[in-house]
Formats: sequence, C-alpha cells, structure tokens
Amino acid sequence: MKEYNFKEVEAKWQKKWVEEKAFQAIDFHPTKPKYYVLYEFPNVSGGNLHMGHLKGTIPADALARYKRLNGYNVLFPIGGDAFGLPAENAAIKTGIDPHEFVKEGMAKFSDQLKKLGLSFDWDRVIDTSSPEYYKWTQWIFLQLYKHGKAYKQRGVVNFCPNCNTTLSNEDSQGGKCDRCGGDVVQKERWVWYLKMKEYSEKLLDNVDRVEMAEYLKDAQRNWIGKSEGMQISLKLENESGQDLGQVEIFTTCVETIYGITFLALAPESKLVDKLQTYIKNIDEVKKYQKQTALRSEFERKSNQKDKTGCLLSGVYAINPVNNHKVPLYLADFVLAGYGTGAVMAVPSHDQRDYDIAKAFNIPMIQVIEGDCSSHAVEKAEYLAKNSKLLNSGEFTGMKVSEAKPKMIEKLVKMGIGKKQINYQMQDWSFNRQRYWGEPFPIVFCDHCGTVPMDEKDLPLLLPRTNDYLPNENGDSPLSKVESFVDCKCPKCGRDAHRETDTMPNWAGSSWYWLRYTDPHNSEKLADFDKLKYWGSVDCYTGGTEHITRHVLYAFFWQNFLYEIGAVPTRDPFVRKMGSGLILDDQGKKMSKSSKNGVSPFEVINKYGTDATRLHVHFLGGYEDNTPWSYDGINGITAFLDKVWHLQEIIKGDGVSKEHAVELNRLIKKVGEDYEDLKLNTAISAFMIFIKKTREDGYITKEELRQFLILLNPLAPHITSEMYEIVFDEQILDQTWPKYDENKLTYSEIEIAVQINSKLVTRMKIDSNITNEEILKFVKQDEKVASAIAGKYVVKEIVVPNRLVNLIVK
RNA sequence: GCUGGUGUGGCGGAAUGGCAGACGCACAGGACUUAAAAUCCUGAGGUGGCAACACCGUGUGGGUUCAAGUCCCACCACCAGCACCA
Repeated sequence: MKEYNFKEVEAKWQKKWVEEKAFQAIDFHPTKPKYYVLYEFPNVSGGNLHMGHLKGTIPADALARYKRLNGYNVLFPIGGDAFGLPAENAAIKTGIDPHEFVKEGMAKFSDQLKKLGLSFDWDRVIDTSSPEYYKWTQWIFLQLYKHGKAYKQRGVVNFCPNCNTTLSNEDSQGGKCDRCGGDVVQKERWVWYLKMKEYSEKLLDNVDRVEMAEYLKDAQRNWIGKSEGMQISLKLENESGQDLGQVEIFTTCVETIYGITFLALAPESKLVDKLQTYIKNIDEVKKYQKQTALRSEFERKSNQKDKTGCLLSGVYAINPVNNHKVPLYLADFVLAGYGTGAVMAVPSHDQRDYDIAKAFNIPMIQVIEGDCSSHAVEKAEYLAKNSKLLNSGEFTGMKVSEAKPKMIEKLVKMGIGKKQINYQMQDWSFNRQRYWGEPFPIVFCDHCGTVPMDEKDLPLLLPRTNDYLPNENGDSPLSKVESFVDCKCPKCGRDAHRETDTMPNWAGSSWYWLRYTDPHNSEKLADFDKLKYWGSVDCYTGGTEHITRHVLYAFFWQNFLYEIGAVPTRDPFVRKMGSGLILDDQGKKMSKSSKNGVSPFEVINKYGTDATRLHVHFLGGYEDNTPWSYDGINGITAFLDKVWHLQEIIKGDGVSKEHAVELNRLIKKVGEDYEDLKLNTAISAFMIFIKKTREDGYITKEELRQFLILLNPLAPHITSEMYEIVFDEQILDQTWPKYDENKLTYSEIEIAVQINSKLVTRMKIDSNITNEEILKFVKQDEKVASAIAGKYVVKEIVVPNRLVNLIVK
C-alpha cells in the first residue's frame, strides 16, 4: 500500500471540489430541508489568514459537511468585507488604488480559504465594495432615510484625529479608535445618524431569541443599557417664590425622593439660558460652562474622582413631596445626553451626590436606614437588605419594596411623574470622512434641501481618484472630486452637490447574510422567495469582538427591513456561536499587530490541512480561548496515520458483533458533538474507536465505511481519498450512518459497588438483569458479604449500569 | 464598582448529581534497530509502603445529599464586558 502523501491528496481534492462545484447550494430544493451555516466574512486586508480564522471556519465547515451528509441542502457561503481601513491605509501609504488592493486581497484569501479545505459555495462570493453589492447598501440607506430613520444633524461626536474621521460609539469603545487605537476626542460636526436607539426594545428581543452564550447576551444587554425609572417634573422658583417654570429629572430611585437636597444639571443645560436673568452669579456660571466644555465627554467620564460643580445662585426647585426648596447646581458628572440631563441629588444615598454635597457643604437628609456617616448608603445595599424608610412623610417606616410602588402611584396621581425607560445605546453615527466606503445617495440642493437620489439611479459609483486624504477642513477626500460633487437636483434639476462623506465599514456587513441567498440579483437586494426559503442563518460562527457592534447592527437592519416588507423575518440568526481566541505561549491573543502569530500555512505545509484542522480543535473547545502549541500535533498525525492504515486490516463484511457497541456509540457521540461544535471530544471518540479496532486487529469493510463518513466533516481530504480507494465511490454522495439505540451498551458491564458511599469493589454484571437481581448478586460477593456481615442494611441504591451503594449500620 | 464567565495532574483538556483525571502531549520502562528517529507494548494524580493496601485529592471555607468537580451560601484569584447611566 502506498504511504499517505497529504500534499498530493489534499491538492487533488481541493481542486476537484472547486472544479465540480461540489458544495453548491440549491435554491428551492424539492426534497431536502435547508440549512444555512455562516462564517463571519473576513475583512479583506491584503494580509494572510491567521489562526483565528481556523478557529471559526473549521467548525462551521464541519457542521456544513455534517448537515449535507445528513441530507440537508446546505448554504455555506463566503465573501469579503471589503470597504475597510486596510485598503484605505494602503492607498494613503503606497498610492495603490483600493479597488486594486481589494481585488488582489480577495484573490489571495480565496486561495487561502481553499487550502483549508472549506466547503464553500464559490458561486455566491460577494464583495461589499463592488457596485453590484453596494447598490443595495445604498438602497437600504435610502429606505432608512425615506422612513425617517436617518437624519443629518449638527452634533458632538467621537472623532479620531489620527484617522481624521468621526466614529460611532461602537467604534470608540473605551475612548480608543477601533482602527488605529488612538485617543478619541469629541468634536462638533455634521453627523448622519441612524435611529438605532428607537430599536432598543426590539434589539433586546432579538437578544432574547437568539441562541447564544449568556455572557455574550449580557454584553449586548449591557451595551443597550436599559434602565427603568421615573421622569418627574419639579417646579422652579426664585427667592421670593416667583414661578420660573419647571425642570424634568430622571431617576431610578424614586424611593429616595424625600432626601433631595439639591438638583444637579448637566453643564450644557439649556436651563441656564432660560433662567439667566434670575441667576445672580451668571458670570461665574458661564465661566464654569466654558471650562467644562473644554474637557471632552470621554475625559469627563474617565476622571471619576475629581467631580466639579457650580451653584446657580438665586434659583430653586421645589421638592413636590415635601415642598422643600432646594438649590440647583451644574455638575459635570451629569451627562446631557442621558435621561433628561438633570438629576435629583440625594447625598445620603448616592455616592456622587454625596461627594458634591461634601465639597459644597450641602446638607443631607437620610431617608433610608443605614450608616451614612462616611459614605452614601446606595441602592444595592438598601435593596439587598430591604431597609425601612426614614423622614419620608407617610412612607416612613415602610420597607423599600412596599414604599416604592406607592410613591410611584402618588407621583403619577399628582400629575408630575411618569414611568420612563432610558437606554444607554445612542443613535448610530453613520458618516465617515473617508474615501473607501459607500457614497451616500443624497444630494443637497439650495432650493429643495436634502434630496434622496432616485432608486433607479443607483448605484452611485465611488469615483476614482489618487488623492485619498481629507482636505484641510477635514472634509472627506470625495469633496475634492468635482465631477462627483457637482450634480443636478433629482427634484428640480438645478445645480446641486452631493454628500461627500461615506458610510462606515460596518454598513456592508449589516445585511450581507441576506445577499448570499441571491447574490447576483440586480433588481432587488434579494428575491423575497429565496429569502424566505433560506430564512434565518441557522448557525453563525465568528469572533466575539463584534458582539456589541456588527451583531447589533445586524439586528437593527434586519428589523427595519422586516418592517418595510423587504425581508420575511425579524431574526437574522437562529444561533450565534462566538469562537474563542488562539493564544500565544504568554496567554496573549495571537494577532498580526503583536507579531506573535503562527501562520496556519506554516503548520499546513508541514503537517497537512487535515492534521491542522484536527489539531487546532483538539487543543480546546470552540468557544474557549486556547493556547497555541505544537505539542500534541504528533498525536494527531499518528491518529491520521492509523486511519490510513485501517485499509490494511479490513476483514469481513457487515458490522462485527465485537465492534457493534463501539461503533453505535461513536455514531451517537460524533453526531451530537458536531451539532454542538464540540470538535475536541469528537476527535477523542474517533481515537477510542480506532484503538479498539487495532486491539482486535481488524475492521470490517462496513465499519470502515461508516467510520470514514463520520470523520469526513473534520478530515475531509483523507476520508475522501480512502473512500474512493476502498469503495470506488464518492464519500459526498453517502448518507450519515444511523445508530441503534439498543446497541449502545454491552451485555456485560462493570459497576462500582459502594458500602456507605465508599468504593469496596467493582463487579461485572449482566446489563439486562433487574435491580433486585443486581443486589442479590452483589451481596454474594466475598468482599461485600464480609463488609456487611452482622450489620443492618438501611438503604440500597442502584444506579443502572453504574453503581450500587449499600448503606449499613 | 456592577454584570457575566472560569478555576480539575507536569501540560492541553474530559466528566446528564453516580467509580474524577476520558482522549492526547510530554515523561519512564520494554520490544524492534549496529544506533537513532519512527512504530509497537506497558506504566503513571499525590503521599506512605517491597507489596497487598491505606490516607489525601477538582481555588478556599461551610452546607444539602446515600453520593458533590457538578447543587446552595460565603470568600479568593484570574479573564471578559460595561462603567460618574442618575
């Protein structure tokens, strides 16, 4: 027999699969049920695929292959997320046209993905930067605009001075630019917003419905940041009691309302202008406003310790429940963008309020039991203890849980309070001052204002240029391309100009799974019936770093498209699996930037694709971070070698009696593990089976046949080759073996025998006998008999097929 | 600080409340070989003992249970997300 030459064999099958379009998904298959597996498409970077890509692609591939063998019509597509910064940066640095950069990048990574033996449908490849694709990204934007979900506004946004562009909140998490890692500052600019905040509740529903690890759901809920409380309106007066109108505050702790000793307003508060004639120290106040404006919101947020404030002298708010007259302060811990930008301050029960009160010598009123002498008794503490209220009028003496609903009711009845829900998530700032992105299909006309382009004129092509830098005003590079900027108004036909900002790199990825169902459609983003046929993505694999960005954007757009009738379902994904990281020997993430990466192709060249696939996943669970190591790869190559040599010990037909239990267990175990993407335990199950056949010195032809099919999703090359050699047929045409429920246990099994929960002996028994017979049999054993002699058996526990425990006295 | 997760041999890691450490690596001994590699066989959680065996063992301390890595309570460490969100 020829020794296994992985280079030859793997190349042969990879070529064959592509040439024969072996993994084509069939629209509207007449008999097979559909299954949609998706791997998060890679950013076209011009670089090489890294280990992280193996962590995500291979389980998806194994699942796709497993489902096909189980009779499913599988859609397993791939494409390139191509409007991204790598292309833009390369253009700025080397002058290479991003169009060319992406073309080369796509070719390179397609080639590399093929070398991983992945079973993609190569006829459905998409490129988000191609006009055929971004026509529909622009179309979706037009729909958002027409339905009032997109608006342009002057606003204070995150801005990266290094990349010279605005960023969304999602792109500047932790105050760092998502792309360059530099510090993000706040800047006032024209911003295109998408009304994502409006979708908060729907997104939370998506989060509830998707099958996903709890910690990921939690991260998303955290980001959306729902909090339920009350909005309360307080009267304003001057010293002599003159009515100055009202102020709205938001609180989640209405139970502390009797403890208000001042109100804190965001420094930007519009109330200052409104009340200016009554504020005695207006110069001081304006000065304070100017000072805080110099500090960015992020800076203010990150400097948690040095809280500052400024009294609005001469104006007061009236606490509606006890008519206390309390002063107003501007305080920089209050954020203008959250809630109403004003809070009721209760120093005894909120640490921030406490700190300000100490600094300004503001009195405190304790309204809930606890020790307030050195710090505030905060919500978490008094709720946990369900403490009693103090100094709270008719509510004094009640427990918090009892008082709170009654207080809410009272304020609602008084007509000054209403239940209110706030979200931390903000609208999505959607424009960037970059060249390499989708142009906005928006025209500005002096007569007609902001005018959307006609849908039939899409796509609006991104013009070619060789100048990829923003101008001195920080406007997008497109603003320098006159032929692009100048246009006619679609409404009145007069001279007009185009929006020159482009969409963020997240735009194209916010709907791409829909396009795969009908990637070449030039009439629609995808045919409705095809969308309906393929439905939601059944299993979506990819990194966890996109969980509070891409995945939320995906939920948002799919909800919107559903509402306008463009897609048949609200849920983009049925199940989302977050792949773990591959770590280096220091326990750090392998990445290009930290230069600690091991190239997958280095491993593939040395050990082969099958071995690399198995090894990466034998290292640990799919969702776990696993440290990379070559240790253990010898075990994998030895295993594959043993698989290859099974050909030499074929003896007999059918499934042998001796192997029946092992084989049936293997079928069951491996099937379950593929469904759950637990590839590491699947691999160990194969090893156990192969050990058994080698001990016995043979494998029957039928056993080998089934074994190869089971192993095929993980090690597709070697199993395809062996199947062809031994059976002269194609493994892809085979069907998944079924296991027999009755053949999962041996007729004779070993059980543990315990006395008083301590292991005394192990015994072999017939697995079919009754519990009574087991007990009788066990008691005949010498060791057991002597141990229980003269004692009274209090309790007898039999766990079928596992153990017997006798409790004696 | 809040939320979630994790904690098991020398290492990667297995265990629907039911014999902890599957499977693999590394290691040791043996076979084959002039020799080495590869391959095959055997051993192995720790402590004590020639041994049979005994005791101890899943981050720490309690608890529930006939039985706890698994469930409950408290704590520690690490990882991740959020963080002046009223």
